[in-house]
Amino acid sequence: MAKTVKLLKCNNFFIYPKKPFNFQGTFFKPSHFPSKLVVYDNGNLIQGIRIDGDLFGLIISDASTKRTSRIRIRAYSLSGISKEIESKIKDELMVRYNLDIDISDFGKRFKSDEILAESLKKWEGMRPSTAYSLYGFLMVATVLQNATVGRSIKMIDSLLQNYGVKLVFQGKEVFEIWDPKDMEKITEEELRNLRIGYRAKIIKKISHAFASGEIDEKELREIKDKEIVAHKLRSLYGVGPQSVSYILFEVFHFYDALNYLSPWERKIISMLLFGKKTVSAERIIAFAKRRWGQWCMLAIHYLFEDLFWRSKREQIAWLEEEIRK
DNA sequence: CATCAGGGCCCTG
DNA sequence: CAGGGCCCTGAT
Repeated sequence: MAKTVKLLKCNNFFIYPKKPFNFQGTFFKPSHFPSKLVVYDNGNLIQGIRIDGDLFGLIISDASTKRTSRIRIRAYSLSGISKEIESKIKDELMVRYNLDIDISDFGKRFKSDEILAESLKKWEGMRPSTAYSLYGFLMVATVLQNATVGRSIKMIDSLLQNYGVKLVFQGKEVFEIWDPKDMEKITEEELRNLRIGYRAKIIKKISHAFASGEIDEKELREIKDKEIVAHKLRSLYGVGPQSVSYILFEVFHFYDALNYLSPWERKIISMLLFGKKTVSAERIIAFAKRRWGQWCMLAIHYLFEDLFWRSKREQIAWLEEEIRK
């Protein structure tokens, strides 16, 4: 079963994101499917991270003051961390959570937009973000395919139990995804025994692409052309338009990554924009592009996440229908 | 009990 | 470009 690593040494430091900044909205996305890779506990975001092959446990919390946006990082390790590692962790979080980007233009531009104004007021400073590495995100996207949420959770959990690392620190427990190289010696047969079906082949192939260096997250992040990134991602076996659209937005933070809407999201957004579930994806996309231009997906994201936040407090019957368990 | 679609994607024709 | 097949599950 999963290797367990206890991380006893703690280092404290801060990250300063650009303003406007919204901690909750950026670090916790209620619409996302839950996995043991991330724990949201009492305002703290708990996750693991792998830097140069070493594992760290992170407790991330809001430490903003009236004047300053600030994030506290408590980094747990085996034997303490150097300044160099500290700065690598900072850089990686800056990138994953999109913290060094100024998104004030979006807020200024649409604060009076009838559709957006309310969610903008609540969530201004929220960014598209991911707790995962690109590889981790792809693994999650793979188990999401053609399965109910319940089954997806079972699949990722059993993968983590077998190949992940359990990080234990500060009384918390969270998993970090395996290294792509670890998959090289696992057979497809063995993966299939975890009841992940045809996805075994996908995991093998994507892992190999990362292990061999054929695909590299850092390189992709340098590319500013969305279509080139999309094309490169699509060249991976088992990665189609749905996975790419999530990744372009959440991992690479292209605010206009809106070319594809899955059926369940289409219904929800249709309801949000037009008050009925029946509007086609093409019409929704055209509408959003015309209204919000280069921020079209970001705008949808604000509406979508705001809705899911509301649904945590109050029953929204029509939404419950669309969220498959 | 059987059937079916699911928070996709590949492959074929 | 449409449509069948893929693994397995839980819902019907």
